[in-house]
Amino acid sequence: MSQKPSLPKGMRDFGPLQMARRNYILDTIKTVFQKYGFMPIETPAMENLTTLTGKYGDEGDQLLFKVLNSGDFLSKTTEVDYKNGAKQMLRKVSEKGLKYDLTVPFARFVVMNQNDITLPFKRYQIQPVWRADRPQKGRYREFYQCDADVVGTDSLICEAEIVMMINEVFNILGFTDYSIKINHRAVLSGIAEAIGAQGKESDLFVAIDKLDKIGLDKVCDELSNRGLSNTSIESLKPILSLGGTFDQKISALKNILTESRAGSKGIAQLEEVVAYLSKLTSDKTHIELDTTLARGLSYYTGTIFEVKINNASIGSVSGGGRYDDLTGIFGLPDISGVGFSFGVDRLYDCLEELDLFKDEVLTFTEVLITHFDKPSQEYGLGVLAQLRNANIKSELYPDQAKPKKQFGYADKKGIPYTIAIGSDEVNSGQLTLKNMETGDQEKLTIEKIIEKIKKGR
RNA sequence: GUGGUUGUAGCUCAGUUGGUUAGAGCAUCGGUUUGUGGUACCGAGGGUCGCGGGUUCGAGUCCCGUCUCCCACCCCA
Repeated sequence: MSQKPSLPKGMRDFGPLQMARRNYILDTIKTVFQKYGFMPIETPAMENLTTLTGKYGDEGDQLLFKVLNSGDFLSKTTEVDYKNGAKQMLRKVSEKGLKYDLTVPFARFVVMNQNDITLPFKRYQIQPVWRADRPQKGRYREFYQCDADVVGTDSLICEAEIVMMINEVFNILGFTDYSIKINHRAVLSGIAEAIGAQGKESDLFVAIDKLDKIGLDKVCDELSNRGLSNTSIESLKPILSLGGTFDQKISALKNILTESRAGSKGIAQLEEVVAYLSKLTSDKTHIELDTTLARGLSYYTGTIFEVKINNASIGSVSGGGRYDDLTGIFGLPDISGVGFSFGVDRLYDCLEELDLFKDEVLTFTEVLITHFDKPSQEYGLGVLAQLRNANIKSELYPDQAKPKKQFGYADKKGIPYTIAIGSDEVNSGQLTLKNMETGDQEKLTIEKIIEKIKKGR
């Protein structure tokens, strides 16, 4: 009665090689987060649906994985509920869901633990999240986010530090051609004001965000379809075509948005972020002002970030921004936060595409003990203990098997050394150490072997 | 959620206008080699041809449905 096993749509297994690589990415991110003073927290896989729904817009609610109530989930429903349709029925049969991102659960955490945390609170969080999206390139139904957020301060130094952390992580990972795009929600509002598109903000933002993908003409077509006037579109064109350096774009925008209070405030904040950045580093090559960047509109209110690897096919690998009232929906108003997230799965895909993984990440066991009979195997256990006491990753072949099999095991597993033990070795205490790469072998005491292996790594 | 595409051994893929028992390479296992792996040679195992239905004397091949993979849109890491 066996059946062919399979995985749910959009879910993946990770083998040892993939795990080694993923851990390498995760470890560099963790190290950097900690270096900047962030502390780890975790929240559960599931949250109450009331916590999750309504935070990401209608699109987001659709992508939530809902969890069926335990037991007889139909017991509290009636035929009337059934006739009222899915939305009505859902509330009766499901009260939990898998988390969709790390930010909303974090907001919930802050509110529930407000008496135990000191503000400003800097936390990082590395956990899987789930979205019932249709899988495609760089998009999975289960994926890891690595968030770092600061809540409880308005300081734009936090924004500058986010840019620093992104640069630091990317440097270690080996990315060189990437852009940290930055924009400000108030600049977007200012643009809407300046071109007379008030009331049409979200139509405007959603369309201009596609500029780099579909080009100016198509963006204008879409704007026109979404009901923006021709005069608005015409006055928008020069804004979308802004070029030059960060400073040049800023001064051009200042002229355009001079009438708009929001716009001026946004520009001033972006300037402040860059001023802080200048004090932290001399390297500002990757930061780029992008007035068309309009992501995460449902809750960002200040600065917006997005990071793209330019020479990889995947798009955005990191994003974030400031939200002035993160915890307001859970009853704790006026707490400002700013944060961002790395998408590990996408970083993985980019590193693979650009061939930036180093080969040596997959050496686990350093020594395998092989043996030729029962007494030598048992003698090997003592040797094994000594190796492990010396902190050498080691294992003993567990079965009594032909040498071919034992050495083949070491070979396939990429184990660099073997220690062969037979009656000669048991009698003399001189063990046969073999270098699996060169094939050289020599007889040494266990003390000498330990010394040699430690020296060689 | 909308549209397109794909599916044959663990992996990469052949498979003729529909015609006996569905093949290859790699991988796995065994042997040549009972104190030595990688290379070589010999051999073996492994398939409900994604799943369900239909057409046909006969379907891996044609038709319908469904699931999955991948891709685009929407949106997003």
